[in-house]
Amino acid sequence: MINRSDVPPAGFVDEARVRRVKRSLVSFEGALGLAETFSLLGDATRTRILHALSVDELCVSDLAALLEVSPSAASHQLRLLRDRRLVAVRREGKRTYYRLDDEHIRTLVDMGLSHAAEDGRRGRRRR
Amino acid sequence: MINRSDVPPAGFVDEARVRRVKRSLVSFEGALGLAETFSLLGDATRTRILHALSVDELCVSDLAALLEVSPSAASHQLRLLRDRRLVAVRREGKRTYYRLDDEHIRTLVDMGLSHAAEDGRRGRRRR
DNA sequence: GGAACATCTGAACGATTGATCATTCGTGCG
DNA sequence: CGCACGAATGATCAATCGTTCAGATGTTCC
Repeated sequence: MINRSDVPPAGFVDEARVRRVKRSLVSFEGALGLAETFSLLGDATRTRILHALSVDELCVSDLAALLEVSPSAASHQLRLLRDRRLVAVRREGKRTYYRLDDEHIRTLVDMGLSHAAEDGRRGRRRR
Repeated sequence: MINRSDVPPAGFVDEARVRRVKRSLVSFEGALGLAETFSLLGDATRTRILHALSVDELCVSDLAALLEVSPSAASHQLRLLRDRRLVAVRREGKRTYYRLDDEHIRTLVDMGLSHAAEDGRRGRRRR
C-alpha cells in the first residue's frame, strides 16, 4: 500500500503541506456559517445600520431617516440581522428599538473599518 | 428660526440621540468600502480559501484540489481576493503561490469563526 | 520550436440578492 | 370601535454573483 486512503484521487504538488493545512481546516458547514455571517456585513446598508447601532439603540423610523433609506428597506435588513442574532429587539409602545446583540459584532465592524482605513492609505486595488 | 438647517426634512423621534449617532457615523463611502471587504468574506469558497491560506501558503492547483473546486473557480476567486489585497502572490516556475497579505484578515477570519462557533452553541436563527 | 502543464481570462448561464410597492399586523388614542 | 401610525411581510423585478466552459497566456523541459 503506497497510497494512503485519506488522500483524494488526484495527487497534490506538495502532499505534506496540503495534509498539514487540511488537518486544521474547518468543515464546509463551518465555513458556510462563517460566510453567512460575513455576507450580512457585506452590504453597505446593513453595515451602516450596524455601525449606527454600535453608537446607540435606535427605533426603525429614526434609523431609516438617519440613513436615508425607506422604513421598509430598513425593516427588511433588520430582519436579516435579527435572524442571525446580530441585533436585538426591544418593543416600546408603537416603536421597535434595535441594538447590537453581540459585542463581537462591534469589534468586527471596528476592525473592518480600521482595515478599510489602512487599505485606503496605501493604494487600494491592484492592476 | 426654530428648525436647525442640518436636520433632514422629516423630523426624528429622538433628535438628540440621532444627532449623537450621526456625529460618529462614517461616510457612505467608508461604509461601502467596509462592506466591499466584508462581502469578499461572505462566500463559502472564499472563506475556505482564506482559512486554508491562513495555515500555509499554497499553489492554485493544490488549493483547488484541497477544497474540491475547479482550478478555474479558484483562480477567479483568488483574483477578487488579490484585487482587494487580501492575498498576495508569489510566482515559482509554472506555479503561483498565494498567501494571506494582511494579518488583519487572519484575525477577521478567526474572529468570525469564534462568533460562528458561539452562534452554533446557542440556538442559531430565531423564528 | 513544440508539447505539456499551470494559471488566467472572458462570455454565458442559473441562482441569489436588495429595493420597491402594496398589503397586513399590532399598538395607542380619540 | 375605528382611525392613525410604526413596523413587518410578501411578491416582483433588475442587478449582481459564482460557476462552468472554452480558449488564451505563460512557463518549463526536450
